[in-house]
Amino acid sequence: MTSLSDIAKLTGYSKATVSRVLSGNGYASQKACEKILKTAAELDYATNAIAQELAHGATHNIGVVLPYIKASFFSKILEGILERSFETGYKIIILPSNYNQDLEIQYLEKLRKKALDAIIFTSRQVSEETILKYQKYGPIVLCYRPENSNIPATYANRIPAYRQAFQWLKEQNCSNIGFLLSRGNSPTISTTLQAYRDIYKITPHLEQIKSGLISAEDAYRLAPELIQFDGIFANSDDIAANVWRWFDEQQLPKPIIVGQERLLSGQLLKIPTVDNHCQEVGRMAFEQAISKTMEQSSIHSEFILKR
Amino acid sequence: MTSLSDIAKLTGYSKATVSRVLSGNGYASQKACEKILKTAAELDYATNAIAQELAHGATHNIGVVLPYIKASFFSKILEGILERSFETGYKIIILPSNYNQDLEIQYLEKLRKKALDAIIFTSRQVSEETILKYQKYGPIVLCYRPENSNIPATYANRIPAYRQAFQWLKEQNCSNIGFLLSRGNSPTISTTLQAYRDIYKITPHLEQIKSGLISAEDAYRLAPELIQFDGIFANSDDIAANVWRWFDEQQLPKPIIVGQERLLSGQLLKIPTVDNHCQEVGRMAFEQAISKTMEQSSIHSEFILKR
DNA sequence: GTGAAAGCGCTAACAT
DNA sequence: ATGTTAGCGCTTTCAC
Repeated sequence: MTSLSDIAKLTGYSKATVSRVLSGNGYASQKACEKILKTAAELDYATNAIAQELAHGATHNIGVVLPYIKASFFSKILEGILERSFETGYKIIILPSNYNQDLEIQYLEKLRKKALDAIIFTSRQVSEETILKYQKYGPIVLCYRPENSNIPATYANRIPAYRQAFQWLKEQNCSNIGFLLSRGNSPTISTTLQAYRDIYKITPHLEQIKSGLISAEDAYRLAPELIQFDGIFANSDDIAANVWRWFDEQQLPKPIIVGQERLLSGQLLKIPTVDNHCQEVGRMAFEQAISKTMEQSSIHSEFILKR
Repeated sequence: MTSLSDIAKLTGYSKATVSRVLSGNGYASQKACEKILKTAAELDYATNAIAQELAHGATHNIGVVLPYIKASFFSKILEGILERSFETGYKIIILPSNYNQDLEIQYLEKLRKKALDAIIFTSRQVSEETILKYQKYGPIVLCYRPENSNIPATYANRIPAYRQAFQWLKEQNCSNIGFLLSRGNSPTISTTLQAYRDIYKITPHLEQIKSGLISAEDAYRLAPELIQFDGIFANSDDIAANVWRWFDEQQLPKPIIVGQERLLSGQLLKIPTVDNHCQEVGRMAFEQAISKTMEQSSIHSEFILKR
């Protein structure tokens, strides 16, 4: 509980001098330094981080909104963010959103209240208009491509790799492909269908699209509905693996499956995958958050056939 | 940038009254409320979280020290912590330690500087003496069993499940078992060897113990050294799975493998596992962090043979 | 080289 | 019901 002014009193110097010595900014005589440092040590003095933040007007806190931590996509982005935050001395605060819009707004409010210096959305439910409205309170960075070009973002450019994947599926003579997605309204869905159309030259039926696949268990539960397909394009290797597992347990002939994110599960089953390099996305998103640039940059995804 | 005193000036009320209205604590007339709320809205006023924290002397920040996020053990604990923090309104700050002692001390310093209300160690390199020394600055909770009973902790009681696992391995006629661990000095190591001795009635050789297994890749790299064993007791399903993968690729006869943490990888390969219920450990650890109790509690691990 | 003092923005005990 | 006032603990400008 000893504060800077305690030290000022005890040493006879002013708070200003003590502050200079303790923070290392500004001049102080050799003698002053010694005396102040000595008594600070004696009193087990520790600077109060909150007071410092208040005086500076910044927390060095960066919030990261994650719908789920379990999902590989998000945890990989988080890894990238942590890597850079660690090197730069920022603190990362996890903000679980559960895809809940109200919650996301609460988190934006934290930015407004200056509890956060910046905020990174790995996914979002709030509208872009809302984001734009909150921009004046601090940097808001997205991890997928926004419609609006005035929102800073880093995202995976998935189209080329997705096309390669579909090209390969086509070469395997898959004619009826099922798409496994996390959210019906996810921004990835249009990308996926776009790439599919580019290769297959047809628009997929609505029945081909299955959404709500977040945890591995979801995949296992949904698997029975996938018998009709001869090809599956999944949103992650873990999802893909659990579909595989169901077919395996039922001893049914398996469709050809493509996963994403290059995970262990896919490697074990030798499932082709699309690596969206999420860690790099996370790193870049972090840089944008602290540099306050309004740029949008993309990372190329990669189709990996042989594992 | 508009502050509480701006509103006080504009409405003609004092800062105190404004504070009462805005924070909802204390009395204020209907009229005062309306006027203050109205001008607050007009000015887009937002309370400053830092100032509030300073006045209260607490941040509601809880730090979680994790050597690695990728490792399932730690991420599962984190999930449990997040679940409870979310429900209680605390903010979770991720503190990556990389098993680095100096770093861990830096994090303890954050507790000392009041940047953190409490800190949870999912693993640690710092000595228990150091922990004890820092206890006066705030709650420090461990996620494994400490030697010292004055340190709050929640940990997995692994012995019974480990014994079951070794019993089973023995029944499978495994006579030369390899132990795969993350750290040579991990607290789990003695638990493991203890359970082994209980069942096999012999002390394992040093060559049976392999450490440094953290990422799945580590396991794959180390696998060639494991040919000598007819049984493997791994520190996670992911590690176990990658050992399996190497043997599979080499088309070598596989040892009998037991994993841990009940992960997808182990499920796919139908490897028996020990579920240490890490999520529950995380939940409990969090409760201890905020309740400031000095208790130590344990969660029973579970051996799962059929997957 | 050092200090006085204002400021950061909010809270809470106390008085009215 | 409302205001006064003294904190919370540090930073920083501007004199001396």
